[in-house]
Amino acid sequence: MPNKVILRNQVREHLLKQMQQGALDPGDRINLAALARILKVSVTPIREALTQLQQSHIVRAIPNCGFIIAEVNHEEAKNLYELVAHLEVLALEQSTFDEAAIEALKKQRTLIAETDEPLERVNGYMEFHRLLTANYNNSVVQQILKDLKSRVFFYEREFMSDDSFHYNSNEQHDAIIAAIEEDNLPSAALVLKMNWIFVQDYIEKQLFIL
Amino acid sequence: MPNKVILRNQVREHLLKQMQQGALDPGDRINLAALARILKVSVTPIREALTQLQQSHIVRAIPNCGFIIAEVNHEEAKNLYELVAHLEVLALEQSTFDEAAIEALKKQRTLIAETDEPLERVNGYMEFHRLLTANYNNSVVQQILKDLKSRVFFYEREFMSDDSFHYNSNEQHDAIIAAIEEDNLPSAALVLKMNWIFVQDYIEKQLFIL
DNA sequence: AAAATAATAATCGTATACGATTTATAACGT
DNA sequence: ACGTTATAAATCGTATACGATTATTATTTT
Repeated sequence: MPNKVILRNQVREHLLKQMQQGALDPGDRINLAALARILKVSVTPIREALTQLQQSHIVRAIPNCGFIIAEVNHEEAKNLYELVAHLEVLALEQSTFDEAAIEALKKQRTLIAETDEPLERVNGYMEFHRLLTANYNNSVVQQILKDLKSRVFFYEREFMSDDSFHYNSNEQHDAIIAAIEEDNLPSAALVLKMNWIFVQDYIEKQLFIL
Repeated sequence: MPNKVILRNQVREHLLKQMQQGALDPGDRINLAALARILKVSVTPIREALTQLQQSHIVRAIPNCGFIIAEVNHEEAKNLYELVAHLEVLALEQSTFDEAAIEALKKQRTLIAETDEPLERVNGYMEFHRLLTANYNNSVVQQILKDLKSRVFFYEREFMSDDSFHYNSNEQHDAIIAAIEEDNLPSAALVLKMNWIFVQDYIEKQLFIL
C-alpha cells in the first residue's frame, strides 16, 4: 500500500521541481494539455496536483483560465516573509545540532559563497535555511515551511541576484553558525530573524521600485 | 469572473461545514459516490476538494481506500497545538482592538459560559480565539490558522467537554480580555500562550490514557 | 493604420466511463 | 462455531468526453 504510486503526487513533485529549477516563472500559466502530453498522463491527476498547490499558496487558480504562477507583489511578500521568519525562528529554537549538522551548515555556507550563478545561489541559500530548521520534530510545521518556501523562491529568484546581498547574508549566516556552535540558540534565532528582516527589507525596496 | 461558481470550492466549504457541525468523526471515510449523490455533482470536484483538504492536513488520503478523517493521536496533537499557539500569539501581537472588537470578545466569552452543549462550547471556544486573531493583516497566516483549526477541532470535540476545562479556560479568556483593554498586548499574548499550553496538556493527558 | 467586431481555436471545469484495488459476503473446511 | 478461501460488490484513481469560457485570429469598420 505505501508502494502504490499515486499520479497526482508525482505530478505535484514534478511541478515543484520545475519551479526549483527555474523552469516556471511568475506570470506563467500551466497548460494542462501540454503537461499531460509531457508527463504521459491525463489531465485528471494534473488538476488534482494543481488544486493542492493552490491550497499551499504556491500557484493561483483563476476560474476558467487555469492555474498560474502569480506575479510577485508587495503584500504577499510581507505576508510570506513575516510568517517564514517566525516559523524558522520557532524551528531553530526547538532544534538540537550535533557535530555533523554543524558541519553540514558550514559546508552549505561555503557552497553559497563559491557560486556566482544566480539560481544556484538562491537554491543554496534556501538549502542553508532548510538545514537550520530540519531537526525540528514537527511534521506539520515542516510541511508548511516547505510549501511557503516554494512560493518565497520566486521572490528570491527575482530579487536576490547581486553580490552585496549575498555578502551581507553570508555574514549573518556565519553569526548564526557561531551561535549554534556555542550552543546559544536564542542568539542564533535572533540573528536568523534579523537575516529574514534584512531579506524582507531588501525585497520590499525593490518591489516599491516596480 | 469572480462570480463564477467553482464546484470544488463549494464542496470544500460543504465538507468543512459538515465537520464543524459534528457530522464527520475521526475514523470516518468519505464516500465519494454517496457525497456526489447528496450534492448532485460528479466525483471530480469532490476529489479535487478532498485533495485540497488533504494538503491542508484536514483529511488524510489513503491510496486506493479514499479520504478519511484521521483518528486523533498524540504526536499530531503536539505538532498542531505547538504551531497554532505560536501563530495565534504572532497574530495577537500584531493586532489592534477597537471598542467594537473588545465588545465582541466579551460577548463571545459570555456565550461560551452560557451554553453546556458540548459542540456549541467547542465552536464558541474556537470563535473566541478567531476573534482574538481576526485583525491580523496577513492572509497567509489567517488561511493556515483556519485550516489547522479545522483539524484541531476534532481534538477539542473529543476531549474538551467537561465543565472544569471550560471554567479554567474562561478565566484565562478573562485575563486576555483585561490585558487587551489595557492595551497590553504582550501580556495578552502571554496568557494566550498559557491557555494553549493548558489545552495541550489537558488533551495530551487524555491521549496518554487511550 | 488603428480600432472594433466576428469567427475560430484552445482550454477549462465537470461528467462519465472503466480497469484496478479494496471491502463485504458467501461458501467451504476444520 | 470459528477460520479460511473464493466470489461478488463497492469504491478508487485515472482516462476520456463534452459543454462553457477564454484567448487568438481573421475580418470589417473607421
